[in-house]
Amino acid sequence: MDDQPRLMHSSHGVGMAGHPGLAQHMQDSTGGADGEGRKQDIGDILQQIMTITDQSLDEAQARKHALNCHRMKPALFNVLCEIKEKTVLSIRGAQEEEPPDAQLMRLDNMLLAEGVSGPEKGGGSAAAAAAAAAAGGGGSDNSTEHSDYRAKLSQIRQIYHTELEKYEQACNEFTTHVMNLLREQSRTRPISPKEIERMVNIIHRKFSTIQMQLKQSTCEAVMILRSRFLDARRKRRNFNKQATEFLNEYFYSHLSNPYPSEEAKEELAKKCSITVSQVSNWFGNKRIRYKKNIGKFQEEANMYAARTAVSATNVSTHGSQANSPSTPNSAGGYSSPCYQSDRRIQ
DNA sequence: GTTTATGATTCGAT
DNA sequence: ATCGAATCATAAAC
Repeated sequence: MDDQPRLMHSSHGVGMAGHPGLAQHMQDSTGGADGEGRKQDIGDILQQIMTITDQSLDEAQARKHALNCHRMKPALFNVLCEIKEKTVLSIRGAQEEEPPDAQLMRLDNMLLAEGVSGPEKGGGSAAAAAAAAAAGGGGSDNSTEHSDYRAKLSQIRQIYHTELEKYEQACNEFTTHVMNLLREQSRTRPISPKEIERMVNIIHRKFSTIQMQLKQSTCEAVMILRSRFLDARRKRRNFNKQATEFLNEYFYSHLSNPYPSEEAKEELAKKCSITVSQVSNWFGNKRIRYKKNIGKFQEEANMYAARTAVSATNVSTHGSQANSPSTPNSAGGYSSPCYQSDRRIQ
């Protein structure tokens, strides 16, 4: 049980480690019975502590300078840095070098694809180009919608770039400020260049999360704009009369098998100034609607059958078969193209 | 304003 | 991937 006093003593020693002088005083004075002298010592020490705050800035600066010029300073600094490196920072070091954020990459890719973050006006937006292609040559009317889209996109683009620049500038300013501060402090505190670099990284990461928010909201804005534009594209425009005639011509002259091949679709698309998928849509709609109500299309069918017959006759008089359909439904006849259930459309 | 026509989209089947 | 079918959404006709 004689361990107890020693333990207590040692614990006191630790507790006073920061003020060895004070501990010394207290220990010394426990031996003597002079309470007055002890009071006096404590008073002195308190006085000293209080006067520290009264030191002028110049005095502190001078002390700092003196400390800096001390011959042991570099060695001491290195040792402190090493200790610091080995303790706190090594723990944090393990979490660094995280892989590039997947979401950030996606946002970047999208912004690039939409022409928001890419080169200025150059090739224009890929989306706009695609949309223009999809809208087809059928309508010269959609040019206003298109320019509207482009105007809105460039507006978004402008806001994005100004904001991005602002953040970048703020980031740089802040980084410089912190670096200067740390460099200054590294004269009196163990701050290694590596640590400053680390701090800069942390700042950059913080700012990049802000930038990511900007990118996120920009992406949202583009998506909204795009969905609106897509909706606008959904606004149906009838094909022009000639295009419809070309399509009907093919349909009724291939009534037994109204399924144009890919090549035929391409040719029709070219002739009608529409896309291949529009041709496919048209045939899909036509087949189902014809099938649903053959009676309604009878007149139309007769008309195109007659026309085909006439053109076939014309062609035959010229001794050429170039324009002849591969599977003429009513070759040479005026008979109404009766639809039969054993044909492809059922 | 209602109805019809028509191009586009979606969904399940093949 | 392409088709039929149902459906949507809008243009055009009434």
